[in-house]
Amino acid sequence: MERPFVAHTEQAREVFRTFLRERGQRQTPERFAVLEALYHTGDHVDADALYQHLRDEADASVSRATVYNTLDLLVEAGLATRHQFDGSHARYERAYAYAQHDHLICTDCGHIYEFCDPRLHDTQQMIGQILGFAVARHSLTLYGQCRRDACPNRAESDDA
Amino acid sequence: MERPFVAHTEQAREVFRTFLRERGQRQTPERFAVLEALYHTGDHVDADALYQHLRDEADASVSRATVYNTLDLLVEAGLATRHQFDGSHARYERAYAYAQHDHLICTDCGHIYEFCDPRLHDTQQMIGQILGFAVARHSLTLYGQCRRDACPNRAESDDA
DNA sequence: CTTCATGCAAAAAGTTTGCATCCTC
DNA sequence: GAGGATGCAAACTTTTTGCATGAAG
Repeated sequence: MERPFVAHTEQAREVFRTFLRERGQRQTPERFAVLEALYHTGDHVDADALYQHLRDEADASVSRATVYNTLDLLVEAGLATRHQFDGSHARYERAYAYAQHDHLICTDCGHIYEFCDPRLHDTQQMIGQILGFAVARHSLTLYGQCRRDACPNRAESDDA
Repeated sequence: MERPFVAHTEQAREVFRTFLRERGQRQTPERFAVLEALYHTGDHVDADALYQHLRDEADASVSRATVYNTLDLLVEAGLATRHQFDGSHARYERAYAYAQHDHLICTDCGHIYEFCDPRLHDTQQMIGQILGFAVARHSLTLYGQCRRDACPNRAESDDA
């Protein structure tokens, strides 16, 4: 049922190893534990969720400071993506071997869906041309109401 | 040089009046002062900037709590838009009579540009159809490097 | 054994909340 | 006059920082 991401964890670890070595930074068990935790949770998690996971479910004990520190490294290494959806705090998502995609969030239940529209790439290029920009990346999030039965506020909406 | 937004302030005030009246909420001078401050600053400002402006430049003395409270009301009234660009905190922008647009931010100098691509509406609709969503709004931000002479990091980029 | 990373706790930054006072309706 | 709104400060949440200890190279 789940996407097979286990294999990618192995490769991500390798990438991280190389990344750290090249930058002359240390390969500590804590850093790999954070990487593992992120790749294990195939979701959009915040730093605290990872901290909790590491603290409770994994045997690794990593401080919050280290979680934040390592997440920054992972983002720099291209192994994680940082999102800041509307009103909330930072959330992270594994990035190795996962194609660039965007998000669709239900304003009722908070559920996050992913999608990909190739036309966005055109938009990105075109706007860059027009405004004289070297556009490196984009962040698109759609907000709306999903139609899941499980969605808490589902019934309330008038389906006009 | 500036866009003529003064006239819109008048109309926004009227909309706010009606909004408050209909909701049985009070029309206090503080609330209108915040509206005025937001519409006066034709930019993407945070709550604190508005607070400072009200405190120093305007004669109105409004507490931070009231600024936050009123900004929420303005967003609900459709008179303001709240943004949460990448790493930073909430920023607000006046919304009355300003067409839906998106943002392009220079990762070097932080400058915010605006643009509009009608194809986004199609994307929004299409993805909504596919995923069974009633998409209400979207948030798109492009990140890249601008080519302004004033951009601090301008020279460093290799123009490959 | 040197130096960088960790952990802890305190600080910082942004936002929310509780309560007495004030002012709109 | 009654009840919502304000201001102040304290609480809260998320993230950063400083410093002593600990471990990777």
